[in-house]
Amino acid sequence: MEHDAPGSDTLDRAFMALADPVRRAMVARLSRGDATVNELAEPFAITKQAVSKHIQVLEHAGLVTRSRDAQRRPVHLDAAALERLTAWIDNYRLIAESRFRQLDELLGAGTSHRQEENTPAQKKEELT
Amino acid sequence: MEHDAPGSDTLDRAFMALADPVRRAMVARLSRGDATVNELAEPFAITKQAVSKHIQVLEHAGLVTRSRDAQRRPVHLDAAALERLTAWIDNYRLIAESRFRQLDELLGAGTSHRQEENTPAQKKEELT
DNA sequence: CTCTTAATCAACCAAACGGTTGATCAATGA
DNA sequence: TCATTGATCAACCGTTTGGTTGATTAAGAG
Repeated sequence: MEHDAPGSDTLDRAFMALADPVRRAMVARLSRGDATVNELAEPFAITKQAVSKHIQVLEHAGLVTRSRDAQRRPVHLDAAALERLTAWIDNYRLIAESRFRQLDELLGAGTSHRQEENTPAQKKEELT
Repeated sequence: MEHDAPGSDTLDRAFMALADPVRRAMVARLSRGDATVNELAEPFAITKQAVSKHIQVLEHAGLVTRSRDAQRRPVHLDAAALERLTAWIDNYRLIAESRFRQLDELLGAGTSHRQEENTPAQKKEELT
């Protein structure tokens, strides 16, 4: 037991993990089935060690898990983790869209209407 | 005109932008309405210049836009950009889930069943 | 015109990231 | 037992990131 305690910056690591095109390609590959480090390394012009690091990043972000099958350690994509990401994004996207709709309706055929207005009263304190 | 040509690594920048907790908090704030740099800076213990940089990152990622209202430059969240992100994630999540369902059904009450198997024949070449 | 306010530009710095090479561990197969 | 294969650990390096301070531009307000 060392780290992995968060409950906090788990989103940080997940978004960070997907920020790299190599890691995204790995996720794309893994969506079609588990794969070993060597299999994942194959499409790229980088060393196996670099691939190993990338997988560790994905694992640390909770996006993939690893099991053991003889001397091979297949990597498995965790779809639920992906869902947590979309949940975060969709949450704020829907807030923004609903507010847009709300205001669009408020001044149905009215004034020239430029973008949004600060919705004055609403909850505070969010921080992720 | 200098860069911003992509059409390519637009996802890179978007995920990268959301990888930072400060930037995510800004997105959360902006989901409730446009805000200026100073307003966005208020909740954080960092300089206004740092905030300005963060906003530039979000802007460069296509997640926010900026207009001009006198000497104030309000930042506006682009919900459509958020949707593009969830679209990417959901795509691969659904692939993974559908494959899982498919295999789960294949061996209805069968063998001990450990995780997935490489679905042998399927499209290749994805990269992002 | 001058002063204040909002925001950016520019140079710099410590820390983290992506990558490399080289050595090591773990499980098989001869 | 020993050599091989799959994968990780460890140290190092160049580039990028997040942050700072200091100077500068842009638009009102006095």
